[in-house]
Parts: sequence; C-alpha cells; structure tokens
Amino acid sequence: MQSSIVSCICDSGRQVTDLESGEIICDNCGRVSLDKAMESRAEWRTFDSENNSRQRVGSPSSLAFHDMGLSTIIGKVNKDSAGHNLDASMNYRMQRLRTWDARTRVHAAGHRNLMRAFSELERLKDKLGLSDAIVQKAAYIYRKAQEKRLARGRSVSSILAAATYIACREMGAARTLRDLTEITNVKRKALSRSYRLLVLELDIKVPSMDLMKCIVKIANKAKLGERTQRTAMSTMNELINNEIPAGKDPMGLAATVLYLSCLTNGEATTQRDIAEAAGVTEVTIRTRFKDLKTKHCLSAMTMQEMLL
DNA sequence: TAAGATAAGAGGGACAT
DNA sequence: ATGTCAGTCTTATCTTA
Repeated sequence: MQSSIVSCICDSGRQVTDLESGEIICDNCGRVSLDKAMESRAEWRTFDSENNSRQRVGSPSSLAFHDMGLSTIIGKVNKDSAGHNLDASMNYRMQRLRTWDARTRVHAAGHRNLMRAFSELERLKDKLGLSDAIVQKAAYIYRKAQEKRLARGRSVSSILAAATYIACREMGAARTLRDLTEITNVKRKALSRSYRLLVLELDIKVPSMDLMKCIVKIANKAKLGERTQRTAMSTMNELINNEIPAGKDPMGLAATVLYLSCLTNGEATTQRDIAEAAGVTEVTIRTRFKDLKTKHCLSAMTMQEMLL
C-alpha cells in the first residue's frame, strides 16, 4: 500500500493506491477512483492553433477491442498517396483487397461476438470501478473462453461476468459474485456455473479472496472506525494462523470478525448493519460467531473479550 | 428493538454405484 | 451418468432480553 496525496470527493479522505490490484481507493469512504480509467483512452491534442479543432492522434490499443484497436481500413478512393488515379490492374487488386478486408474484419461471427462482449465490459468497468489491468485481464480470459468454444450455448453476459470476476480475484480486488450479479442481468446460478466452467476448462488457478481486503471493504461500507478495523485484522491473522477460514465464506467470516471487534472496542453497531454491508445474512454472522466460540481457536485474551 | 434459535430449502462437492 | 450424503448459506418465523 502506498499513500498519495490526492483528495477524494468526500471531505476528509486521502487516497491510497493499492498497487496489487491497480485500484485507487479512498481510505475514508472506500470509493474507487476512476482517474486511472482515463489513461489508456484516446488522446486528443490540438496542433492547429488557428481553429482549435481537436484532432485524434490515434485510438488506444487494448485487448478489450475486438481487433485490439489496431484496425486499418482500406479506403474507398481509387487514388494513390499522391492523388493520382490508379491504373486498371492496381484498381483490380485494391478491389480484391477491399473485399477480403471487409470479409475478415467484422463478418466473422467471433469478432462480432467480441465486439458485443467488450462494449459490455466497458460498462462493467465503469460500474465496478475496475482498473485497466483488470479489464485487460478479463478481456484476455474472455478471448480464451471463446477460442475454446466455451461460450456456446451460454449467454455472452454470463461468460463475460465470470471472466471479470476471475480477473478481479486474480488481481486481488475484492469483488463478490453478488457484486457482479447486481450490475449485470446475469442470475447468480448462471454466473457461478460459468465461473466454474472457466476455471475448470482454462486451467485457471484462482487465488482465494484476501480476507484483509474483505475486512477493509466491509468496514468502509459500514462506516466502522479505524481502530475496529485494526482489531479485526489482528484477530483475522490469528484465525488464519489456526487455519480456521478454510472452506468458509470469506465475506461472512470477515463480517463476523468485524462484529466481534466492534463489541470489544465498544463501537455501536448491529449485526444487521454489518451483515448488510458484507452481503451476508445475520444468521451467517451468528453461526460463524458460535463456531469461533466452540472451537476455542482464539487466544485466551480474545476469548475473554468475546465473553464480556 | 436487537439478538438468538430453529427449520426448511437451495446449490454444489465428494464419493459410490 | 446418476444418486446420496455431509456441510454451507439463505430465508422465514418465533422467542427472548
């Protein structure tokens, strides 16, 4: 984590750059800044001082374009670069080239598919506040999926959402399946099916979600104090050392630990608030809470605090 | 009103058939 | 391929302090 002195739109927050996931996150309100999203966009510059007209100097190159942004289109005018008319044989050759140019450019069904997918990916990027790196990774995964014909019989949206989810996980950005389902019209069931399919077929090893990032995310959303957050993190470390988190829903566990540290720090909150921020139910928090108590997996001191 | 308890049901992994 | 089983999480409802 590296601090920078850019201010967020919220009053007091400074921003913290998360180098791993490439996101800029305000440590006060948890907002993901979209500043970086501009970087790879097309550059507009004015060289013409007379009329101030904007001239496009080139489109951005990105995996998230169906042709990687490098398309070159053969023009319609039968003139050479000096403006002279082409002779008949050259004319014929150009005509042939145009035909193939058009055939290969967009007519391939696969490319049309990619175009649709990537325009949707742009939408996801804005709504989720994803970094360019994540978008590129998602685009890469989607291409792979298409090459292996995994998208057949499945909606573009579900495969794309799954690819995006995987990209987030790989880059360490804390996004849940639920986050994806909320901003796409993909049903949870379809999304998790696509997700597992991609992981299986593409041999992707998805790192487990970073529990610390889960804590930060929930704490920001539920507006919990810095102190509570730190307590939760140290408790979580303790759990990790005892291999407690294995097989448990990370968001549920993180929510429970946060609730616990609210109690020990005397911060006023309810199970409901935290559960809502974490996207789990209160019942989940309770059962995790009970697990922790019965398994005696916490240090004596933490246990004591819990019983108070 | 917040928190605890309980039950029913969904979805998926492991394993056997 | 199909069925079963244990384990997890969610939703709903009732009870308790």
